[in-house]
Amino acid sequence: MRQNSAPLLVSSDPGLLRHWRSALGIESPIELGSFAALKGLVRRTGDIVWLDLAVADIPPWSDPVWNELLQQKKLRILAASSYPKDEEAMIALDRGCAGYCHAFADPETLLQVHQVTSADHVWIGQQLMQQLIQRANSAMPVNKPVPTHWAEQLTSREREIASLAAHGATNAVIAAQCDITERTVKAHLSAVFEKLSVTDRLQLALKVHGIQ
Amino acid sequence: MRQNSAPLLVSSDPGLLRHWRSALGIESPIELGSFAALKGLVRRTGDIVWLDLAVADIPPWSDPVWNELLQQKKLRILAASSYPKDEEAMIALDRGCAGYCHAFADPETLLQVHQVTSADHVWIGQQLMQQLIQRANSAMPVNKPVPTHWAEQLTSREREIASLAAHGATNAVIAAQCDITERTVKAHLSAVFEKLSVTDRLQLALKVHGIQ
DNA sequence: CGAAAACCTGTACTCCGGGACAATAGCTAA
DNA sequence: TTAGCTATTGTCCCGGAGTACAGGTTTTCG
Repeated sequence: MRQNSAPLLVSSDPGLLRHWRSALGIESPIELGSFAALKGLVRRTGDIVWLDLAVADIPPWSDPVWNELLQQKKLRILAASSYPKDEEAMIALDRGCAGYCHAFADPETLLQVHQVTSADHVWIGQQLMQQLIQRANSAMPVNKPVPTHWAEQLTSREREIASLAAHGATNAVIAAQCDITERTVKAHLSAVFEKLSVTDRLQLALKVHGIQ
Repeated sequence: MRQNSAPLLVSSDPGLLRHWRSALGIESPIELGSFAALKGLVRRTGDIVWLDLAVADIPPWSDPVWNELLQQKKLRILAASSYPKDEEAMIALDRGCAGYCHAFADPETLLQVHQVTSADHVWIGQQLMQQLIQRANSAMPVNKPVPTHWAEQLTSREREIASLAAHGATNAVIAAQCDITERTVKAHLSAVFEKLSVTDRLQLALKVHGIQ
C-alpha cells in the first residue's frame, strides 16, 4: 500500500478536476492541464496518475512514450474517459495502465478505484470485465486445457529439428546445423509429420506457431 | 451499493473463517460449512457469498446448480482458493462469479475485495488481470497493430493469394479457390515473394504471421 | 489517348521435399 | 536375452514449387 503519495490529476476540464478532487477527498492534489506537463513532471516511480483521455495532447497508444511512462517509470496510470469505449480500454490495459473508468463515475466508485489502484491492483468495471472474460475464453476455451503442446509427443532430437524446420530452415541448413546428413533430417521430419498428423513443413510451422 | 447486507461466509476451515471475519470486520456474519448448506439457505437475490473452493462438496463448474445460483438467484459469489489457479479463476469468472482471490490474502486486500464486490463490481488480482488481457488480445488483436506491414505493398489479389498460401494451401487449392489456373497462382506468388523479399511460401507464412 | 500497372495463361526446366524400401547401431525395460 | 525405441544413413523416385521466357487482356490514371 502506498496510499501515502497523493495522485496526480491530469485534465484540462476544471469541472472534472473538481469532481475528482471531491470524490477522492484530497485537499491539495497536484493538478496538470496537459499530457506534456505530466511528461515534464514525473516525480518518482510508482506514482498514481489520473489521466483524462480527453486532454488535447494525448499521444496515440502506439507512441513509445507510453512505454517510457508505464514500463520504465512504472507510473500507475488510471485512464479515464467521458465516453468509455471497450476497445480503448482494452488497449490501455494492454499497454499497462492500472485501470480504466468513466471519468465522471460516481464519487463512491472513484474512491474505490483510488483505493484499489493504491494497493497495486488493477481496476476495471463490471461490463468491461465481462467483455474481457468472454474474449479470453474465446481465445482459450476453458473446458479444453489445450496443453496439447506440439513438442510433448516428440523426442528431443525431433523437437530440435522440427523447430528449425518450422522457422524456415531447409533440410540442408538443418543438416549442417545439427551435424548430420540431409537424409537423417528427412527421417526425423517424417517421424515428426507422422506424430503431429501433418503432411509438410508448412503445416508443421503453422502448428508449431499456434496458427489454426 | 448494498453493503448493508452482511456477506455469507462458506468454508469448512475454522481458521479461514476467523481470518475472513476479522479482515471484513463483521462481528456476527452468517457462516456455513458446506456448499449444500449454502444451497439450502439462499436468502434473497443479490447476496454476497464468500465461498471457499476447498469445501468438500463443491460441484464441478459445469454443474447447472451454478446457473441457478449465479444467473437466477443472482448471488454474487466470491470464489476463494488457497491454491489459486488461473484456469480455475477463468472458469469461475466466466460462470458469473463476482471475483476470485486467494483465500488467505492479507486483510487489507480482502476488505477491498469486499468493498468492490459490494458495489456491484468485479474483483480480480493484478496477475490474473494481466493473463486475461493477454488472452483477450490474442483472441481479438486490437486494431491489428502488427500485421499491416506485409499487406500494404501488395495488390488485393496478391494479398488474397498470399494469405491462402500462408495458411498452408497448395497452389492447386488456391487456383480452385480463386478460379484461376495454377500458373497464375505461381505468377502472383512470385510477385509476392519479390515484394516481400522472401524466397518461398514458408518464409511468406512466417512473415504474414509475424514470426521473426 | 497512351503508358503503366495489374491480371491472366502457356511451356519448359531445375530443385527440393517427402515417401518407399532398407539397413546399422546404441540404449532400455521386460 | 529379446523386444522396442531412438538415432543414423543409403538409394530411388515422384511431384510440387519456383523460375525463365513469352505472351495475352483489362484497368487505371496522367
